[in-house]
Amino acid sequence: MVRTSHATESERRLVLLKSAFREVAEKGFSEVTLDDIARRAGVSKGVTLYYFDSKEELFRELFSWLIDSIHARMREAVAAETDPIERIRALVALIFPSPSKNRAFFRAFVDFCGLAARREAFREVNERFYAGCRAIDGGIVEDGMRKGVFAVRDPREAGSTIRAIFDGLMMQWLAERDLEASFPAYRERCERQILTYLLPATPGKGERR
Amino acid sequence: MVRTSHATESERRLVLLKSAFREVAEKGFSEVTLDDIARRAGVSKGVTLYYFDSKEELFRELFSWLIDSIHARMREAVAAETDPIERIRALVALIFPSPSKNRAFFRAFVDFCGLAARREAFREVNERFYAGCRAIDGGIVEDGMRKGVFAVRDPREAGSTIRAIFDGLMMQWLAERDLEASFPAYRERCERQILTYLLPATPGKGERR
DNA sequence: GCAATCTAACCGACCGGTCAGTCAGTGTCA
DNA sequence: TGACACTGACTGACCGGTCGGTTAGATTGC
Repeated sequence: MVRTSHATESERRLVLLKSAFREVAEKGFSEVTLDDIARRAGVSKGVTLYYFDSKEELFRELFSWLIDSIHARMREAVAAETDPIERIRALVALIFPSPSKNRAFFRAFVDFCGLAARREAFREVNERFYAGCRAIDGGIVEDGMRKGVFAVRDPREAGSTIRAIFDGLMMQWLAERDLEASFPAYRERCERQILTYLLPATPGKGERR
Repeated sequence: MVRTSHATESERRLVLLKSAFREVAEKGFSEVTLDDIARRAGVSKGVTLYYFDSKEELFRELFSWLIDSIHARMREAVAAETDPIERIRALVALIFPSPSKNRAFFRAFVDFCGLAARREAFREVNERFYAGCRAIDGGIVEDGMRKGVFAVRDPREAGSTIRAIFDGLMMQWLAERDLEASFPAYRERCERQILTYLLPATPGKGERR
């Protein structure tokens, strides 16, 4: 291992978290070893446990960090638009950026949900994730309703439905044979499905086909 | 280990699969050991690998079996009703039977999705799962459209949206602090969210609140 | 009717490998 | 020089899969 000068604590932690993210996206929590993470980060295994108390703590911080950053980017994307429909479009574009990024993120996310379903520490982080999403999604819908663009009853429930469509479509996409090829179709469907749900009935809706 | 009389192959396999299901629901694929499964089934570890080539094969068969049985029960529930709205209600009742059953099933399902996102053999089973769901969900919507009850554009896309709402709400539910207490609300929300989406705009829809 | 023989279901000790976490020691910098 | 960053060999626990041995129950021969 090539010895370099000492890094600051926050630098090292970030490098290790990024490395852990790549690894978990590829292999999944229980198939990732501390050696894998350290090797990808260009340090020795000991460093990993010097900065994090345990593998579990490292991953809890990883998911926590991931969630904060996705929340921040969602808020940013939403704030950049004023038109409710464009806000939804921006959100879809953010959540479906590219096949490779989505594969990495969704794999890690599904893994995280599995952990969250069984270990209290992870469940708490997951609860925070959905609480943040509720605020953001619900906010878009509420604003859209105020502007008379969206036609739904309850903005909070509509927010939950939107989030469910995001997550549910992701799971359907992950089951596809060719992720790369089917990606654009899923991204479009996601946008269309959400807007169909939010927008008032247009001429033609209510009729066959 | 208490020696009992020999069982038939299909009996033993079923006992082992059921045992594996309980274990995976509690612990997750990579935390379950062959010993755990054998112990719960009341046999020795050797038996498990006598009937299944490997741990992976056992779980592939488990998920395959689980999926066939959920498909069968979905078709059954749908066939028992003729009214499209009642069919949706029956599906929701089937998918949200009780907190404990849901917890077990969803935990196993999330685990399975994690596996499916990384291992081809599991991905294929997952693809079969969603293909079956598409047929069932799409069929309900198509029938509802024919009967003039549902007002959506594309029955296949609507089927995908319904499935996404099921899966997406399940993930939101799994993040709740108190699964037991929040269960009825989720079940109701699920039914309401799907019917709101499928039914034509009613008086009041399109207006605030 | 029953002993001898056979078959395969079943057992569980064991092996080879893996991995989280430890720690004694080394390098770096102020 | 002391404090801190870092290394990587090591430990002990664990686990998937193997395999030699055991036994229930079926089959055969008389």
